[in-house]
Amino acid sequence: MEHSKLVAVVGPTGTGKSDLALAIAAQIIGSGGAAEIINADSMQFYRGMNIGTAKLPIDQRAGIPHHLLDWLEITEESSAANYQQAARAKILELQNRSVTPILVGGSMLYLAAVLNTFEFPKRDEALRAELEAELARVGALALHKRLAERDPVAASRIIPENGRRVVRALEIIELTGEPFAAELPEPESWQPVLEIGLNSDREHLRGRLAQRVQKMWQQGLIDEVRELEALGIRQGKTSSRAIGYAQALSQLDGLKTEAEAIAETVQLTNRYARRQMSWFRRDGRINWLDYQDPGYIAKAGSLVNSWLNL
RNA sequence: GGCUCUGUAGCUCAGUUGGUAGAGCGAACGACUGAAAAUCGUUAGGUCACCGGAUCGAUGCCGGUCGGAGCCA
Repeated sequence: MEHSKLVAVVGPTGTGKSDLALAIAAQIIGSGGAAEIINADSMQFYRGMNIGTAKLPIDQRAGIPHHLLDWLEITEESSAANYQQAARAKILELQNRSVTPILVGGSMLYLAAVLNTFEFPKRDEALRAELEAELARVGALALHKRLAERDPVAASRIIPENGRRVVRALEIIELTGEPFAAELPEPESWQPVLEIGLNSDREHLRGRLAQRVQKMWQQGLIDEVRELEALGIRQGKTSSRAIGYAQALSQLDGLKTEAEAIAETVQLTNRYARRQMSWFRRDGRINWLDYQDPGYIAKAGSLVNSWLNL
């Protein structure tokens, strides 16, 4: 069991997490162990979304099994609770075979759902739809007022303008009849985990992300999106909002020029990286490495070595 | 060359009948419990092109300089 302790590679987009995970896996295998990779990128779940999600092509996976990639159809809705179940089951399965699971990705909530001990409160589709319709009708402030009557503490922790969170809070209170904490608890590990974070200075990352987006268009993102259109990406609640895909769709609709679509995608990607960091910074378990540091792979290697006692 | 318009936050632009200025976007920071590549909040940025004049006081009025746009020749 010692040799199959959980490892996670996290950080903002475009920092090279997939490659680092591969290097870590190679090192574990080289030391006589076994390692497999589990995806924690919510958009790489989707079959057919490849170029725009920077999904590692099969021939670049060095023969190492990758799990939870391509496990959803474009029209399916993804959810952190489903992922929590699937990913934890996979982790336990690998550990039973004495394989080190390496969780890799940047989807903050999904990572937290797996790594930390928390249970999602119940959900009810019909009730949710009703509340969302009401949100559209009366606005976030009015709904927040109602939340304040039902659960003043939760209301005080949710900004009134944030309709999305207000709706979910009302849904939970309605369903459970209990107050809702509406506050993230101090992270408590579900399992012992070595978290390695990959990042660098933002200025540098911005340049890298701009290049990466350019490349996605050169590699044929538009064609990929055209194919996904036939499979129903426009109906996908989650998939159709993916950064780059939404912009490619509006380029196809003639609402944006290619240059505009690219520029907007770059901007949104940068903003995404910023938000990812604001989430990751509060996770004190993360060992941060700088991808500009020539020795970062070796450093990751020695972290893993001592973690697994190799 | 003449006439007209124009120069305000990183960008696009409001505005002040003269009392040193705002918005959207961007940026930085933050929140985050079943859509999270989502949904939101906060903050920082401006000798209001430059020089001079009248005024208690100018970004605003007058004169000039420099830049941009259009029309006429």
